[in-house]
Amino acid sequence: MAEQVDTLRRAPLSRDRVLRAAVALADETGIESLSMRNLANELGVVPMALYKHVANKDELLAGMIDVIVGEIDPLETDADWKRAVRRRILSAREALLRHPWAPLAIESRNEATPAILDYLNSMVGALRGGGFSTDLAHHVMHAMGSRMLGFSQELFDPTRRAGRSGAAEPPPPPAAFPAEAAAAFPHLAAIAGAAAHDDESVVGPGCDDQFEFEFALDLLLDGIDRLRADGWTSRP
Amino acid sequence: MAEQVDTLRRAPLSRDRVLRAAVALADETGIESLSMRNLANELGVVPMALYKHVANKDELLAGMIDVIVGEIDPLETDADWKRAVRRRILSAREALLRHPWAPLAIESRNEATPAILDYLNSMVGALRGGGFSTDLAHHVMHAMGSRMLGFSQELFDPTRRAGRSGAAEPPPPPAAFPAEAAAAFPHLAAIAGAAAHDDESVVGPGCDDQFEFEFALDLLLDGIDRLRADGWTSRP
DNA sequence: ACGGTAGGTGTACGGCGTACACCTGTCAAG
DNA sequence: CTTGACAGGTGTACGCCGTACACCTACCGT
Repeated sequence: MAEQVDTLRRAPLSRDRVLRAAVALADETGIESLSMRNLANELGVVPMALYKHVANKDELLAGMIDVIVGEIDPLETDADWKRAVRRRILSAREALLRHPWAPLAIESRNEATPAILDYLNSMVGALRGGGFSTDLAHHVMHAMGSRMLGFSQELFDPTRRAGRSGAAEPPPPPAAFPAEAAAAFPHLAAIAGAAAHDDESVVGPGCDDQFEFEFALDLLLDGIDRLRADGWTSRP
Repeated sequence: MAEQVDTLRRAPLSRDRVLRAAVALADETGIESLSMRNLANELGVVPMALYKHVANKDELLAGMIDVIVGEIDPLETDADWKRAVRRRILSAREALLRHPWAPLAIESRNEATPAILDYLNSMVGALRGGGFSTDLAHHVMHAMGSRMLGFSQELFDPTRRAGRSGAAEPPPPPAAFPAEAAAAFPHLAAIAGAAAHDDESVVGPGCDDQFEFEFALDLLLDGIDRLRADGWTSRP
């Protein structure tokens, strides 16, 4: 009878509920500890029940990615191409910052999901509408690369990646440059912060990731705009 | 006795031999099917024997990455910064093209390996030597992002990724744009090839990845050079 | 002669994705 | 009102994974 109550009380599963629960679980505990068993447990269900709603784990991941891509603001059509593209890319970045596991999940798939293709397609459309030739638009898409999807690399600041939104974030407080490494890689140390002016803690304030992202984005957009304005036509 | 012969005949294991075998195996069968068991089997050894030479699988992966990074040509010191950086990045790209699993392996680690830090450190050194301020060098490193390590994104051309250097490469021949997708994503289809002029095979010649990589690289390097020449100092 | 040690072995455990047979509640057709 | 198909949750089981731990063995310096 208790079983009946449990069964009845719990909202019925659905593909959508499975995907949302998976995204939430990955946000909380990191993608590497998202298993079919954990997810099923979270939903109060037996692992195999999930397979009635997703074909396998790979398809689950694809669905999760599409949930995130769905959070990206649609393209504005009234503004000029540069403004519209810039805003949309920053919106994509915001979406991905909410789900730190997403970049890796996207990159480790070998097939783009429909939602991603749709996103990229509309981006090309914005470029074409802004006067870009098919060829130039093509090269621009490659040049923007993953930046188009809102993520740059955080090579220096390898926090995050896992999620763990919970309690203590700074157990390895800045942790990035442990002073022995500073000696071995002086240029990186200099870059990692104001450094050196204080021989106690070598670690500076780290980087302003948002600034770095926009710096690179604008560098690319300005260079791209120059090509377009110069009437770039074919491989020079 | 046969066991003795086997034991004696086989070259003794070493960390180096383990790492090289792992790289070779990943090249051949793809990183996702590289397991401690497979690798041990390849070396004619029992799985646990590997743990006398690498601490665990994560450290194995780190070692494999360092093997690849070690294949990158050293930085030339005589040439001007732009030329030196460009050549080195293209050398990094060549190294990574030989090991298609490497980008994902690098990105999925949460700590950079010493060899990668060394590589990046020397790259910053080249910039500083070329007259870049610490700040500008910092931003430039972020702007170059993963391109610094020689890989761009192959979002449109999701072949590779696995390796399988063996026999038939074109079982899914071009496979990229299956004509139904072309209707849904017309801009991408236009970009993916000459397209449309022939209603039979929608797929064009695909992209020249090397050209795309250098296009983006030079776009960035030129933009960066302009900033440097303009005496870029701080956040504008 | 002998103890230490480096390096290969065997067994075992817990976790993973998922194939497959099964049960159960719902609902439309007869 | 019966029936039977079907959607959806269950239970068991298999083969793979990384790796802890105890062991054995050949070699080496003393």
